[in-house]
Amino acid sequence: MNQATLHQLRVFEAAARHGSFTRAAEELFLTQPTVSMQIKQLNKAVGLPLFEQVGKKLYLTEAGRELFATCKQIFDDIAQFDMKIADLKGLKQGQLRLSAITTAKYFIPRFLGEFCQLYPGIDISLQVTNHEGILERMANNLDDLYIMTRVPTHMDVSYQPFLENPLVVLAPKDHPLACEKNISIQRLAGEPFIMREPGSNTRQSVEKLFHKHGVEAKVKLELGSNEAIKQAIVGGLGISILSCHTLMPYKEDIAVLDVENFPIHGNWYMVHQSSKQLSVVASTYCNYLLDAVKQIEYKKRLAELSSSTKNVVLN
Amino acid sequence: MNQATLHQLRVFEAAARHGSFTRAAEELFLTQPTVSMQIKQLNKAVGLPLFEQVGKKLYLTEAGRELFATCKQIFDDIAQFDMKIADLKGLKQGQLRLSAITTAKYFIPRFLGEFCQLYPGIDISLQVTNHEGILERMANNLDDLYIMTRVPTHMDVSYQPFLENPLVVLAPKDHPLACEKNISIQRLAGEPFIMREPGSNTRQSVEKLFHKHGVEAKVKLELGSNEAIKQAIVGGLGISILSCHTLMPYKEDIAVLDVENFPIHGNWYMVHQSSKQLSVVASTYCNYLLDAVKQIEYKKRLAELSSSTKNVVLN
DNA sequence: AATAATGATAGAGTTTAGTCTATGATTGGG
DNA sequence: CCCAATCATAGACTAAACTCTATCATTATT
Repeated sequence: MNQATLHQLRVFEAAARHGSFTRAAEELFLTQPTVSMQIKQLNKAVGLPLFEQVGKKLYLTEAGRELFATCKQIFDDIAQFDMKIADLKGLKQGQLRLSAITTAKYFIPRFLGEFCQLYPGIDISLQVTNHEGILERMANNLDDLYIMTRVPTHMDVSYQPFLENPLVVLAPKDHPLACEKNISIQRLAGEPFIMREPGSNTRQSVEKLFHKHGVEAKVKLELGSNEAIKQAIVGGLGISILSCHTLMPYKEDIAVLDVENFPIHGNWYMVHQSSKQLSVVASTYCNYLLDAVKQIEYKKRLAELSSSTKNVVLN
Repeated sequence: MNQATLHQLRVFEAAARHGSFTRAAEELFLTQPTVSMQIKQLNKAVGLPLFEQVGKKLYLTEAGRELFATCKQIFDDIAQFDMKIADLKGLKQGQLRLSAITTAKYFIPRFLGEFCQLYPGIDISLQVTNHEGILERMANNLDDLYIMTRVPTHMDVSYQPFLENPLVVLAPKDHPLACEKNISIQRLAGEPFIMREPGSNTRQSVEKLFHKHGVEAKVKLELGSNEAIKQAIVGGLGISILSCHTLMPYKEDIAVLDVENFPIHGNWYMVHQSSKQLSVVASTYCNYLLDAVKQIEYKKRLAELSSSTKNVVLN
């Protein structure tokens, strides 16, 4: 039955349900001959009679009963599909695929959790890789949205900064420079540096800044993970420069040095291919993220304000 | 998506499967713009984009994936339906609803069993009721085929005799008439008769014959079941007239009297409403039944022939 | 930069699916 | 027997579904 129409099936279904062409015609706002016609064509398409008429009454033949069942299945499939689409439009369902550069793992989960609660029907996946991995995923269109600190230049992408990403100089608490103020950048040249692999985001930013000031860092140790670097700092193997987001659980052991030209003002960007139109879910997440960050910054300022006020009062 | 066409779904499915409009067009022997068009219309019908194009490559959106799944379901439903129709046409599947008058239960099962084995996919139901019950079922179009001994006259039916139904006079083996030959019908008048309820098929036939010969039967006992009647005969309560098909397990206790004008030559008929076209299954069963009966009669004649030959040899 | 491949768009033509009105044929009920 | 109801059929019209050719835009490859 390859030439049958969904419309014909709908007409047939109504006729079968009512056991009457006239009733079906009324329900569908058609005339009775129209219904007759449609069913005649269906008959031809199926190759077997669908109804049998005994006296005034209509009965479904076996073929008719089968078709009736098939109709119900098909309309059910369609109804379910329509529901899913409605959910997608209404954000009750869907998926959001994110890729983020490694450092993002320190703050992204908090924004994911909240979003999850807001839209419980949305499945979120977060891939964490390095910069190159992100580029590759982007090339293969594997995700909806990419979160990174450096916007790729050789691709046509749309991007938007949403959070500051200050890079700071870190040293062990007992480091001689730890209590100094306004350290000149040149003084860092003598320090043993611990760094991520060449090509890493942070390293590129740092090298750019050092180059600008004619300083060359003495890289004593190269490590593939920010966690390892922090352990190394605590262990006294050297100093390093990292996103201050990575610092949190180490505040007691690691000091932020007050070096001139620091912190380097980086940004976190939401990026996606400009040729690709963001899905409803993805663009909703973008807006949410911008909003959430603003709210957090607002709270932080409030807190600072109140603590300074306290100080005033105390003085 | 109420305005979508099955055709559009087919086009979409091919495009989604190939990930290319051009490939889909080739498969369906269409041009590429046609495919573009169809999918554009589907897009509109769904209300969300189905594909996203990143560079040269096509990807399904979430809505597209849902539609793809729905397509597969629908086409699967249709394929299964087509299979069932093919089976129906090829008698690999279907149902045969029979109603038979009570006496038929002595011989019908044997013809059902054989037919069952021939067409294992056909489900058979056999309703056994009295004549009136059959008429009622017929009026409500509950069955495909009716098996009875008297063709209804007030309905427009098609019918065909397929088996003889001789009515014979039965008496206990030790009955005085049991060994007589060519008993005149008048001599039955004195005998106590056991009969089915008035209106029963057999009784009507018998009364018609008796009336013709001016004989009145003395009905001593009226019983609602043939089995009960036979028990009563064995018990010596009287004689009766029954279809010889009912006799089988009683051959040792019951004698068939050789009365003039007996056996009454009745027939079994296959009946159906002439307004209703027989289903493929039903008409196949009709043919089978005619054929099976012929074969049985042929074998019987063969057997008789060989036994008479034996007698000749023995003499 | 040239080329090949892919999808989009426009415009026009054809088919056919869908619809109606009017009428005929059956059938069941009063 | 007539009337009302139901489905079938015929004929004509309309809308739209479907298709094509020709051309353009974009992109990836060489």
